[in-house]
This record gives sequence, C-alpha cells and structure tokens, in this order.
Amino acid sequence: MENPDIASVFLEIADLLELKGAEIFRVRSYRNAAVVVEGLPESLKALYAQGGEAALKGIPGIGESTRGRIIEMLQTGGCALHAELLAEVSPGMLDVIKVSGLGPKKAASLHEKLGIKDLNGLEEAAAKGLIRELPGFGKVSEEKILRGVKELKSRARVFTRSYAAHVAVSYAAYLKEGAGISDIAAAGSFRRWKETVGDLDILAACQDQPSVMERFVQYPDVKEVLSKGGTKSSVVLKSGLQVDIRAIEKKSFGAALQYFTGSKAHNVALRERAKKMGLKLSEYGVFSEKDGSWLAGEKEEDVYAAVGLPYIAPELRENRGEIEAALEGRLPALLKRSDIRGDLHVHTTESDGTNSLEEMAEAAMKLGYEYMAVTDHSKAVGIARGLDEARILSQMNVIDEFNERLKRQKKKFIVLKSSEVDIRADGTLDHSETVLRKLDIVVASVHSGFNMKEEEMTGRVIKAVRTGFIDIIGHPTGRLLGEREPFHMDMASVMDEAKKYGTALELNSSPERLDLNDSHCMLAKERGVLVAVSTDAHSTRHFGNIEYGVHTAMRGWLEKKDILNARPLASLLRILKKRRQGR
DNA sequence: GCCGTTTTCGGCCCGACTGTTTTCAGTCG
Repeated sequence: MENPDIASVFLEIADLLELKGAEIFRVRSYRNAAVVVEGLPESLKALYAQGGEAALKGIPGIGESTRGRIIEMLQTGGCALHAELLAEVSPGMLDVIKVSGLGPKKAASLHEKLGIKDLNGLEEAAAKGLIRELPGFGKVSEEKILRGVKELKSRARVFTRSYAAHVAVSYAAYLKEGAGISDIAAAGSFRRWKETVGDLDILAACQDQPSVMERFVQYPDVKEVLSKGGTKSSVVLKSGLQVDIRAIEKKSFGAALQYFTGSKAHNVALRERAKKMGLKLSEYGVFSEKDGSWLAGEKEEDVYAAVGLPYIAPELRENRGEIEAALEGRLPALLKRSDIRGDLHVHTTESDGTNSLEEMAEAAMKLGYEYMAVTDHSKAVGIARGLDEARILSQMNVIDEFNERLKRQKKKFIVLKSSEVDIRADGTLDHSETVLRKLDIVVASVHSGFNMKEEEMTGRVIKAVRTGFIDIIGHPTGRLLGEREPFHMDMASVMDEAKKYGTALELNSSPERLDLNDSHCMLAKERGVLVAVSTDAHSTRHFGNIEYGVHTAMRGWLEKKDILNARPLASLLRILKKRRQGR
C-alpha cells in the first residue's frame, strides 16, 4: 500500500464513522490523517521498511492510533476497522453522502426510514416520491436529490488547471463588464497551483454585492444554479465544473483572498494560531477577541502580519510545515519564472515536434533563454519517428552549424546536442555509447512497459542510471493526469542512485504530466538531487508551459539553487563536465 | 482521535445558504 491508498482508506473510515454517528472530532482526525498522508513527500512504506515504527513517529496529525493502523495496512494490506465498518454500514452509503445536499445525518435518516442502501435505491425512492414524506425533507429537496444523483453518475470529477484557467479569465472579464468590481481574483486550489482543480473559486471586491450575484448566475455557460445568496453563490457550468463566487467589501479583500485560497488545513492552523493570540480570523478580517475591533484585512500580507507571520506564498499553503517555517524564518526563497535560464527538453520536426530547430531556437531566444537542448526521441519510439544513429549524427552536424551561425551573429544562445533516449525494458539505453559520448546532455525516459512490477521498474531505471550516461531522467513516473496512473517505482531508491551518479530528475511542465509532482520535489530536495524544470515542448507554443513547472516546483518548496536549468550556461556546462569525469 | 507558551483533560475554525421550519439543523467550503 502506498500513501494514496492509505489516505483513501482513512477517508472512507471517516465517512463510515460519520454515517454511524461517531463523534465528529474522531471523524475529523481520520480526515485530517488522510490529508497528511496524501501530502507526505516520503513513502510510508519505504519509511517503515527502513526505520520501523520509530520512523513513523512525529508526523503531525498522526497519533498512536492512526500510526497503528498505518502499520497494520503496510503489514497486511488491509485495515480491520475499515472492514468492520464496511460490514456495519452499507458501502453504497459512501456514494449517497456524495450527493449534493446530503450529508451523514440525512443519509442515515434515509437509510433508517426507507432502507436506502445505495445510489440506485436513493434514486428509486426519490422517483417514487417517498422522500418528501420524511420529516426534514420536502418536495424541493427530493427533486434536488434526484438531480444530484444524475449529476454524480455523469460528472467528471476533476478538471485540469489549464481548463479552469480558461474559465477563470472569461468569467472574470464577464463579471467586470457588469461594472462595480474593484478587484477580482480566482482563489482556491487554482491559486495554489494544484495540478487539478475540483472547482473554481472566484472572489470579487465590490459595493453592490447582490447585483454581482445576479450577474454571476446569468453567465451564458451556466447549466444549473446550486445556490444564490446576497454575498455567495454557486453554479455548475455545462462542462460540469462548479464555480463558486464570494462578493466582499474592498476592506476585507485580503482576508477573503487568504480564506478562499486555503488550503482548509492551512486555514484551520492559522485560525487556531490567531485564537491563541487573542484574535479572531475570518474572511472579513482579523479582529480582537476582546473588543471585536477590526485589525487587518485589506491585504493578504496584513492578515499574515497580524498573526505574527511573514507572507506565505499560496503554493506553500498545504499545512506541510509552512507555518512553523515562517515562524522560524526558514521559508524557502521560492523559484521564480525568471530564474529559468533555458529549456532542457525540446522536440523538433526531426521526431514528433511540429516546429523546426530554427523555430524552436527563435522562440527560446525570445524568452530570454541562454540555451535549449534538442531532445528528439530515439529509434525505439517508432511512433514518434525516433532517430536512429545515422539521423542523430547528422542532426548533431546541423546543430553545430546552427551554433556557428549564432556565434557569427553575436547571439548569446546555444543549442545543446541532446536526445530523449529511451530506457528499454531491460534498462539499457536506446543509443550506442559512441552516440551517447558525443551528446552535450542526455535525457533518458521510459516510454514502454508501464505495467512492470515495482521492483522490476525500479531495477530498470536504476540500471539505466548506472550506465553513467544519463544527465536527466525525463518524466520520471510516466503519468498522464486523468489518463494514465504513474507507474510503480520506488522513487526514493531511484533518487539515491541518481544522487550517486550526479543525475538530475526532470519536472516535466506539461500540464497533463507535472512529473515529478510537488511531493517528489520535496523528496528530491531532501535527497540532494537536482531538478530540471523542462517543458517537453513539441511546438513553440509549449514553451509557455514552463509556468506550470515553476509553480509545481514552488509547491515542492524548491529554490533557485535546487534547479539545474536555473544555472547560467557556464555553470550548467561545468556541472555536466564534472559529471562526465565521474563516470 | 490528536494535542499542549493557559491544558495529560478538555478543548478542537468560522460563517453563508438552503429548506424546512417558526428559530434552526444540516450542509458546504
């Protein structure tokens, strides 16, 4: 069992306990433990294998009881409490509480009074008009349940951040046309740059809040209005994306932005801190507990300052130690877009790219880059017209000539001869040593045999690293968000080996990949492995994706010094040369 | 179930909206 598996068991335990009517704080502990486990950079399995129970101590939010259950799951692959609860509560009820408007109390009442066990039973009872007869329910809620079930059965759960970005821009422009809005921002997981978003939160500072609500629900793409109040409303768009809005006075914009950016765990920690300081923190501002006087709220910075903290970047707000770090003055000086000096993963028309070497180089120069590595595929990736030995040798000549031309034109830019070499199933590389030795930089990636067992895949990649030829491991887990799960590989072992050989790991910035993810970045930093933030650009348009990589790196607490391609050219070449001498 | 610069017991973030109620519980973020 890996961290996500353990987290989902904890989430289900929380839901099941809640359905049983267990004490809410016990429920919350399991829910919190799930969030903590999900966000851990280290694999619990690996930690436990190395250090036993002692290695699992000191994780905030994981106490004696949940630690015991984690160990149980690691040892047996299951959890007795979870199994017991599933036997007691109909598993189908886990779906019932996901219906919008239904929580544990109402679900339990439906179960008790009508014998409802799952979504289908719920739908049937609602269709027959049985639900409206129950105390606490009525005709309106019955109809809402019916719609909710249909919605749940059809809706895609998560959206890529890039889609949400598109909606955010259009919606904001539309709302502003209605006038009277002084500030508008998208908050939530979107602002924290999570790789996927469940819904979009919009915050608007304005005088006439009801009229903004009115305009909000009139947006042409709205399929359904979930709720509409004087300051807060929710809609579902035709695409299925839920959008929430909150209108607020300018005076409270910073506090509201802080609040609606989350994460929930970060906010709870912040509010607890405020409370201990004799303050009250809400979306309206920071108030004195004593006399209720308003202390701060117009700017986010002011809110943090009022609770005695420096500003914490949204990317860090996951309650993964950022508040403690802020208190102790050890917040990272996060990587910035402008720190990136070049792109080390770029395709051209020679393999499966859509722009030529010249066009890609032009685009990279326009971004102010100093270098770009051309990393066309090797022959194993036939579908992408991978290069065989003759073709890559000829490409090297073309690049040499191109660089000569740049030099004559006094351009401060260089194209690095490279390849995205396939790591074959047996861990060998898909170019000969002769070719590999001639390249300036080598990116190596797995493109086949994704279904290997963990030990096999780990062995495969480690064997490739041990050839000593790999400068960067490309998209290390092979995942495609919403399409393909990451393959099974012991990341910590791979990183330890990479560290020995001076090999960096790529953070592939494609919004569908983001591979490494944020937790892996934290792990890389801890293990002392450099990260290359690259775009894997297959066209000039893709260079802009670097933004996604940079923000993911920020979520992983990475700084300029942790990034291979934040080095100026001379320094990059020094690192590569030193690595080659060591092989 | 977790946790400790008020605490090893007794707390545990804060507020809006909805639908069903006549003052609020449940749900949601």
